[in-house]
Amino acid sequence: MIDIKFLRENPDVVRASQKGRGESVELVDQILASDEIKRAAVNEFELLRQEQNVLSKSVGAAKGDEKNALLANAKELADKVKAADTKRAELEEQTKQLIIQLSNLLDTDAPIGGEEDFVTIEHVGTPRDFTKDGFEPKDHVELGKLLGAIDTERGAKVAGSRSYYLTGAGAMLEFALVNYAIQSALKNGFTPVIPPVLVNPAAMEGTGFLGQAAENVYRIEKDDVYLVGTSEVPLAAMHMDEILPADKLPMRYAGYSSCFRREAGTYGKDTRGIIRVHQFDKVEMFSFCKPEEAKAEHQRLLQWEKDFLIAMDIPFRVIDVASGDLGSSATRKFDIEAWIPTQGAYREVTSTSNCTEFQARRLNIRYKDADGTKAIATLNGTLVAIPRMIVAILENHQNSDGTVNVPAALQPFLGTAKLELV
RNA sequence: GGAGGAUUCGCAUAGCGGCCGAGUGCGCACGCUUGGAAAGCGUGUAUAGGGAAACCUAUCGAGGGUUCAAAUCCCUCAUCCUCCGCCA
Repeated sequence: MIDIKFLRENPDVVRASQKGRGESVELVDQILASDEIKRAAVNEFELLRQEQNVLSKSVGAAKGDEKNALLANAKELADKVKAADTKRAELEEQTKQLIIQLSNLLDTDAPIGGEEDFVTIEHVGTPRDFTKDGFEPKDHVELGKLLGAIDTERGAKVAGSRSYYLTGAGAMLEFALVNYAIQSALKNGFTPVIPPVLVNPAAMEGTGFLGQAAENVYRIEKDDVYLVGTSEVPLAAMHMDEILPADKLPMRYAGYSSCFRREAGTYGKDTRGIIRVHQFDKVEMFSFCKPEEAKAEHQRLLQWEKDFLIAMDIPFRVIDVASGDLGSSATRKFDIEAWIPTQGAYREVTSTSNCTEFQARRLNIRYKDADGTKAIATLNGTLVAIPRMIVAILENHQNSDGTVNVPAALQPFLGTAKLELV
């Protein structure tokens, strides 16, 4: 949620931001208009209420005829107050519904444009030359079968499309990746968290996943709860309606959870393998920090993501995601894309967003220092999303016979330097 | 799933129609006292909106209702605790 005061004072900045995202500019003017009549209604209500409070007090003190006379007045006034209150509530709700549609302000450094207009910031590592190695790389589905690591056929049989089993080496890879991730996160000052994945509407709404993103969310209608698509949701909502002490900031959480995504509208995409699935596990980094620290924290999250890929010895590039492709909460977003040999392309494996105070304002999370209470900033970043990381590891580190070399960093957790055929 | 109890200012509580935005204790902050500290004493100590300020308005789990007036009465919901049942 955008700060309404900021919007009143800087409507042009907000208009420019909406334009950059390819979203409604008129919305800004609708909000300003609605806000103005709302404020008038609030004022009217408050004046009437004040009058009523005074009158009520005098009723209490009065006796006999005097009291009866005052009561007649008070009754009439009570009706007026009620009417004014109803009007005020309606206008407040209307204004809120409009404001909530507004996306976060773009970072002025974010590239403008659509999905294709990202800016590549850097390349790290060099894609392996399989021709030089003398063999044609197998894709992760084939490798997964040879290693007894991934079973998409039975996944489909039991749970439908985009479902899979991780078995044997596949399951062990997940445990190793998670353990390595949590160990790194601990070193970087994160508190490890296993959050609820079934959350209430307030948590989902507050984190901004019931807007445009709603159709990708699983809902359990009978109990009015949602399955989260990322632990960002329970991690952000963890401090909903709280005021955090400034000296505890930044507060960093590393959440490990299953993530559920309907993947509506992606029918043609990535139908093979486990790049795009309905359920996967992920270790997510989440930070609460002072707004003035947010940019630097964003860079730190990005660095930790890069460190992970480097430790996995996987070539990747970092892209600065363009305005039209940002989530509504993000002011700026960096994706890390790993090289996938059989696709001859870089594919997103992690992503980090700076949500500044936008998400915190919706969730009513603030911090307090000597100067008072202020909105806090929130940021999130993927440390490791298991299936995509498994894809990257298998494909990049495969040998001609289908065995796979384990990155040195994972070896202690996996207990082997090589995944063998079954 | 059934029965009962609870939810008030950081914590613990008081309040059960107007004197209550709300008392007390603890905690915390500042000051006095002290050689220093403890104790003691004094002052202050929620959030949001409006206003230059004085101050006004809202909030006593959430929402609705009764009333001139609700922390206080009624209804619905949520959460927590205790007991019973059921299950791992």
